[in-house]
Amino acid sequence: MTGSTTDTRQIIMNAARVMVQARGYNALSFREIGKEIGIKSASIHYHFPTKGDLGAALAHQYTEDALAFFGTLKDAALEPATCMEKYTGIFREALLNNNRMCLAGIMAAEHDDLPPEVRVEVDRFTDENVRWLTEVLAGKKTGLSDEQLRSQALAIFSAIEGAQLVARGRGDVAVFDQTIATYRSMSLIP
Amino acid sequence: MTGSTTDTRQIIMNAARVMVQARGYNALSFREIGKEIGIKSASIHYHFPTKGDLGAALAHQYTEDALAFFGTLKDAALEPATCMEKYTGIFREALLNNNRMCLAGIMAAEHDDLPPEVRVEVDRFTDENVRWLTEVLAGKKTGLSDEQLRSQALAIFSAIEGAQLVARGRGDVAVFDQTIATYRSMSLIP
DNA sequence: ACCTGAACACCGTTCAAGT
DNA sequence: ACCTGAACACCGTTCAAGT
Repeated sequence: MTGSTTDTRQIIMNAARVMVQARGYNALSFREIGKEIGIKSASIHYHFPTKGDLGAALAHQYTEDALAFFGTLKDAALEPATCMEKYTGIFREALLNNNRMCLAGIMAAEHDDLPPEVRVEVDRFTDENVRWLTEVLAGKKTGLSDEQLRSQALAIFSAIEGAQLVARGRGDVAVFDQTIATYRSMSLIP
Repeated sequence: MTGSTTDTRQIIMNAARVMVQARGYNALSFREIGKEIGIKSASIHYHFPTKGDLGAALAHQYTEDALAFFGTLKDAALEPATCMEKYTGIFREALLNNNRMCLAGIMAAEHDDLPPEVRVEVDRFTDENVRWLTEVLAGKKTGLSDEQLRSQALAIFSAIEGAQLVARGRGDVAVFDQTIATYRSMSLIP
């Protein structure tokens, strides 16, 4: 058990996640969170001693959520193309929801400025995504080697992150849709 | 004339560009620049009234440099595949050079936190890159419509930015090379 | 023309003190 | 167990003052 979904710790994390997805880890402010949820910034340090602890908890929970989503797709036993449509759909949703970015994507951009404990969680998100994409690709029975499948999975993940990053700059989901469609027409994405 | 390459204004910009490419716009600090180049932070405001002015000047010069590079490639009248190799080479160089990122890519991630004058310059970088990539693709005489060429150019730019973002997270240029090779094998990049 | 010190309201962090 | 006020060294910005 990790506690009720409305305990202070989770309320802090919810406010913080929104801030990071909109403006990045560096723009995350304890004082701003405090003002938003009606608590003093010093109190947040009781739940998360440092900003790095909060960032790491955020990235960790984000990956856990992704893994849970991957699990539901696995259980549904969908074909690769349908799986990929649902996958790109999550990145699309983030853009629709106030032009937000993937938490790991925006943090990867700030990589060199991240405390080690945050960096480790961001890397885990990439690993788990690539691992899952590799499994989906393996379901296509193309006779490609594991190494080739992993390369393609990494390329797919990179391409989607890039599409989100650029589309976000334009503030236009249509740009994202157009780019994903192009990836698909080139068979980069099944 | 934009003045000598070693005047104070340019020295500030050089130090600032390195900081942004390594740690993002938010991590850019007037006081840190001051310490590095031996000047008081208040003095920097004489050259760049606000942080937004500095960021916009940085992005503007970055785009101008890119345009100059595009010009030399055009003059060399290379075939598309060779052009693209030189193009991806720039992004590769940034990673080799202290794991840095494309200035526009890292700033795009912080998009919502950027002053309007900076945002405008970051968008211009994307526009000019897509415009140039469209021209290169047009040189292939594939009979695709202008609209289709532009879509592919946007997809190429997005995919390369994403490859750089993810490879940077791993701190491994080999990851970038592998992903670009995959893009090429799928004919996303000529 | 270019630089500076001092002040302002911000920031994360610490810590003794409250309940 | 959880929260707070006050202090610390940071930040961008402003401005009167120096050369």
